Amino acid sequence: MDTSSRTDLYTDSNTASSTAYQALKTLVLMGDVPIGARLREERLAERMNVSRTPVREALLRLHAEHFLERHSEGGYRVINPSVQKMRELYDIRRALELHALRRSDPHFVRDRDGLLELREDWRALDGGESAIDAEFVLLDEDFHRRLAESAGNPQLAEQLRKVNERIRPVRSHDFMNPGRIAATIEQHLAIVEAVLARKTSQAATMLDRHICESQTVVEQAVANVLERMLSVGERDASW
Amino acid sequence: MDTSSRTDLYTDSNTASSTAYQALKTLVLMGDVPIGARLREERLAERMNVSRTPVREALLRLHAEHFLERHSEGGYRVINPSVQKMRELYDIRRALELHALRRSDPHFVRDRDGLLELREDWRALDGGESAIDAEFVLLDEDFHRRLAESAGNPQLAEQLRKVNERIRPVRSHDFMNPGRIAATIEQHLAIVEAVLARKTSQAATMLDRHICESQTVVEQAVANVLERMLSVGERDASW
DNA sequence: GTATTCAATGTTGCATACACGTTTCTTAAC
DNA sequence: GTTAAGAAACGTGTATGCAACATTGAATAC
Repeated sequence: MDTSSRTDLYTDSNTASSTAYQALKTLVLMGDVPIGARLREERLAERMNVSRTPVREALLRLHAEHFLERHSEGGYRVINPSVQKMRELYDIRRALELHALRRSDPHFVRDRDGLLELREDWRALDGGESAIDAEFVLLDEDFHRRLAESAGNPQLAEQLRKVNERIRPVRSHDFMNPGRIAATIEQHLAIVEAVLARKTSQAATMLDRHICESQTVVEQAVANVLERMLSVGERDASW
Repeated sequence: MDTSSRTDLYTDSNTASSTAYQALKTLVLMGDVPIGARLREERLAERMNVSRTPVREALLRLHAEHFLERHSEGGYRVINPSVQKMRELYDIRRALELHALRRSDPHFVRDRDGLLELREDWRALDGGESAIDAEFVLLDEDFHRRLAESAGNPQLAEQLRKVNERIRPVRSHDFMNPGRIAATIEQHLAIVEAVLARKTSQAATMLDRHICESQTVVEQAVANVLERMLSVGERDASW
């Protein structure tokens, strides 16, 4: 086993544990590990050239973040993102985003500079021929994250980030159709403009519709895909 | 070291790991471990008669749940529940609870039976001389959890449960004044009644006010207490 | 007395060993 | 051929050992 890389630890934040976490998370989020597959600590450890200990810690973290669920007899398996669950997460997303946008408190200042920057970034994207699919999902997440962050509630923004991360695997289906990307950019710009113009309730309405649209598109696309993914019989695959 | 209790493991869900988790969580939530105190794995392990491994897993879980934060040089310390952070969590709570209550979808059925049960349980409490302080916090949490669960979004209810758990340590201050308990019971009943009578927007208004009231009371009480807790100089205490 | 070096101690992160339960495969009986 | 029993391989949960830092305190130089 390779022990040469054990030069700087303890103070180091990119420990074997967090490396394993990142790697595993990527594998799961990218869909490389089939849904329902059982994860075996030893094999993962070999694959990543670490011992079982950091792998266990990574598994624990991913479980806490709802990317894995406990296998009935110990161990973990990749969580099954049912349509129903995704619907519920979209619902949470709406709750958090709309609440962040509204923020009716009188003595609260929105991060105007951040919003102006956000607007510029998305104006630069106009047309949207540059980005596609999976890449655009991240851009989209970024928009919603920054919009929420401008509301000055870091904890809420953080919660939202986590929810979006859980939705991410199915969100790629939202932008399969090129028309959706263009529409998204347009809607995003309209929303920022409205917020900047202090037309909050109008912005909220647009944002609500925007999220609902996305949800509808995703749900229809996902229903079929999920069935296929599950029917492949890879549930019993082991990693 | 006691190894006699290692009779049934693997299938067993109450492993040493989860035992350590529960114990540590209780210690932290009860305020037995001072805010900012550094947690030392070895000592905790001795205290709980297990090895460092389950303790590490417990620490990891509590960190994921925001009860602990990473010490600058490795290790963990009890998180500092600043007034600002509590305010943000209360804000998230409002967002989730109000969203759950509103649920304007046309084809959505609320769990009426659950609500009727909830109403009965709280009618039985009328007067409220029975419960006090810390005990009542749990009852209160239970009410809000069940109210949210009746909205038929388990994921949202779960998120809310976690947020409430993070607020819990400071919420005990809400019910120091006996009058607050009576008022809470009254408001809870009014809210359930309104929901059952399908006066949703009225219920939402009441719930919003209810949460805001609680927040105000808690904030004022907590501001002082937190200062005291922090000034004791127990930050450097080690567990 | 103050500063500096260096040893001693403490603490974490990781690897590994082991115990116990589970699953699977083999073998024998019918 | 099917079934039952036993053995072997497997996988997880836990304990423990060790290396790499960090920290503290003592000894020495000035």
